[in-house]
Amino acid sequence: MNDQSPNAKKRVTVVDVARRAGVSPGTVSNAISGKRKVDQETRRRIDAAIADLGYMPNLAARGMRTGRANTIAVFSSMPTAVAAGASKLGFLMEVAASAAEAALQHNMALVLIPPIEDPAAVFQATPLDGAILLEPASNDPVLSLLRARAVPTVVVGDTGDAGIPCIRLDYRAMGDLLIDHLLDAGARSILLVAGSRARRSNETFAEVYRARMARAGLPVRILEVSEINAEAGAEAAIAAEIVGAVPFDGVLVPIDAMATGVMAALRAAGLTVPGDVRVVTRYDGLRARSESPPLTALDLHLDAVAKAATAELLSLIEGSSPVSSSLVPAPYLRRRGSSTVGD
Amino acid sequence: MNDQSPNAKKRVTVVDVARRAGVSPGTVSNAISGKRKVDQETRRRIDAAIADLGYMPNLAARGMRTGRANTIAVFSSMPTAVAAGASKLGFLMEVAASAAEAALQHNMALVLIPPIEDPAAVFQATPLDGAILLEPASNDPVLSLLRARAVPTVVVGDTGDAGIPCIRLDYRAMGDLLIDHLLDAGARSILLVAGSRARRSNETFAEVYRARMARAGLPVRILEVSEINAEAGAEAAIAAEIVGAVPFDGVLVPIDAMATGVMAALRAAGLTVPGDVRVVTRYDGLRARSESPPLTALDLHLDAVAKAATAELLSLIEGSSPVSSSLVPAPYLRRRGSSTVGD
DNA sequence: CAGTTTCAGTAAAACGATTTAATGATCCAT
DNA sequence: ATGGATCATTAAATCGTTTTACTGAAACTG
Repeated sequence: MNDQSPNAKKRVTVVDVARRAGVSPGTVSNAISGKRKVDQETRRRIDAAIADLGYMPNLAARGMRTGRANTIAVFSSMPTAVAAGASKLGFLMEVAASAAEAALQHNMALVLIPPIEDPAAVFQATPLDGAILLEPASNDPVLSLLRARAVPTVVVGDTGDAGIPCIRLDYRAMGDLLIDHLLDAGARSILLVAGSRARRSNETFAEVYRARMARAGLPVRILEVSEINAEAGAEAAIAAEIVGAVPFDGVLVPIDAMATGVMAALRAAGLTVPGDVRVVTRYDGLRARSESPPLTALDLHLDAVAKAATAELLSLIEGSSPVSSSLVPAPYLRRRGSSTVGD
Repeated sequence: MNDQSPNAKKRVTVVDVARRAGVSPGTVSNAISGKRKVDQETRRRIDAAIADLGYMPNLAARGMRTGRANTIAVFSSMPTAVAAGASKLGFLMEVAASAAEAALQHNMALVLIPPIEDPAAVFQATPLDGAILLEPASNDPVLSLLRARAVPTVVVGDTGDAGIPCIRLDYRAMGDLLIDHLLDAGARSILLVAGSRARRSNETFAEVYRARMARAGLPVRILEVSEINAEAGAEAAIAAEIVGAVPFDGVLVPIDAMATGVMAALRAAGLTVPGDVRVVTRYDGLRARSESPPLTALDLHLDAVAKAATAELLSLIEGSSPVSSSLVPAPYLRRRGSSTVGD
């Protein structure tokens, strides 16, 4: 419905251009795509004809013939509750924005797939050349879906599976950075509030946390919270912990939605932050920044991550290069009021 | 590239399904689309064949035949500097997220068009059934582009032109709310820091501001700042104003990137917020929330706006309903530290 | 019962590009 | 001058759907 008005003349096609330039449609196609050589002079005439007639290629027709859609998608795998609400603008959107820009530079469009119940529905709507998948869980249904349909996919995060192209997020470094900081800030009894779903980030954070606590001779206290209804779950868990006999003075809560819940529970109990308890989270998004005090968090350089993922995906689609294990900048600690008094 | 492996059998097509179900391709098409009646029993056989063969329609082929792409786009019209940087997650992303969700429920995909130099490039990449355009300027090039290509378009914001379907943002109400609040907070010498580009929001804010100041018998002081390099521009403008003889105690700065600049200038001059100066902005995004103190701003109900815009656009594409002038909830004031001490 | 409507289905014609195989030129080296 | 190469071009096939125009058969109608 892109072009014709009710009383419309027919769409301008490659045939019209060919006629006007005095060549065959095939030659026009070659001139446009540059796939074969066409004579200087001929090309000039074709360009003129295109300009005169205002020709615009029909992308659907091209796509049908070439099998390419010029489209990639960004999927979020997180359950709705985590990604939605006030921070619908989270991780997904930040990555999507940069990826869209990068994609457009290669004449590709980026379609946005927010968390939905039935990801398969996407294939009813739009053809895809490839997909970027954010932080899939262990047996992520979206990942299965993409593999089943043989859609070239780049994962952002970390999969156990080495067979899947991946822009690696260094969860270990993140954990170290945040725990170091909590210790520096004087915390000596540190809680980890972790998502219960099998997901690489959850596992690695727990691992690092255990190791660091062991090394420092501090107790390990992990609260597992379901990622569905993350905020309320975390709030309840912390509330219960406060009632318990053993006090704590630091909380590492990687998932920002849970951090909101943690802060609410602390406030409700009359505990001060960072006085009584220091709190740190992972993703420096809307939630982290709009807490009071704002939460210490990590700059994950998501724009660089997104660009790397896009580049990787495009080369994967072209089929050419095997895979460059692109390096992205290390996470950087953003100190904020939730864990520091000075600055 | 959606399906075939190197040693691949050919794609399963509607012809294969037809053969297996013992009918003609046309009937299969009718069964799938529901456009014509097909017998109960026949439909059953077709469904079975589809399931057995794992048939998935080729969307490019369908699109070529029907002229529909099942795709809509969200365009941001703002100059890069405003929408990019730390708040790439702004307005655009918030609207896009909700619109994507709404679109998918109608089997439409949403492609994301971040601000780019050459918006026309989009048409090299993907066909569009329609577009949502955010807050276009007066002679917005993107809007011209969309009209020239006869792409059904819904504007979010306000155009002078009544001929264009529009989800109206009530700039007047926004201005009133913010100015009321500044007055309530005791401000008596209020600056307006406004974008210089001809844009409905800029004009209306200025209009409301003038009217309110006149009514209250207060002086009108408008600083016009270019939207290119908004942050630094606003900072410089405020710095200059501070040096000037006439003090001020309130700033209305609708564009959030400029608000960041304003805050920086105030900080640099040693003025306290909200003690010496109250500051309010319009869009309650990342920037507003991560200032210190966080900025009083408006909840614009962008999710509702996005859903309304999507619905409007879809009906516009269907061609059926003329246009429902959908109503969106009124803006709501979010009081924060930049203008209030109590709460 | 002849005449009209429905009904369910079919065969074939689009849709608009790209790609394949074939065709003359033109050029080069023997 | 003959037999290749190389070059620019073309005619025709092709991609996988949807849609159009037709067709019998069955079901009404009066």
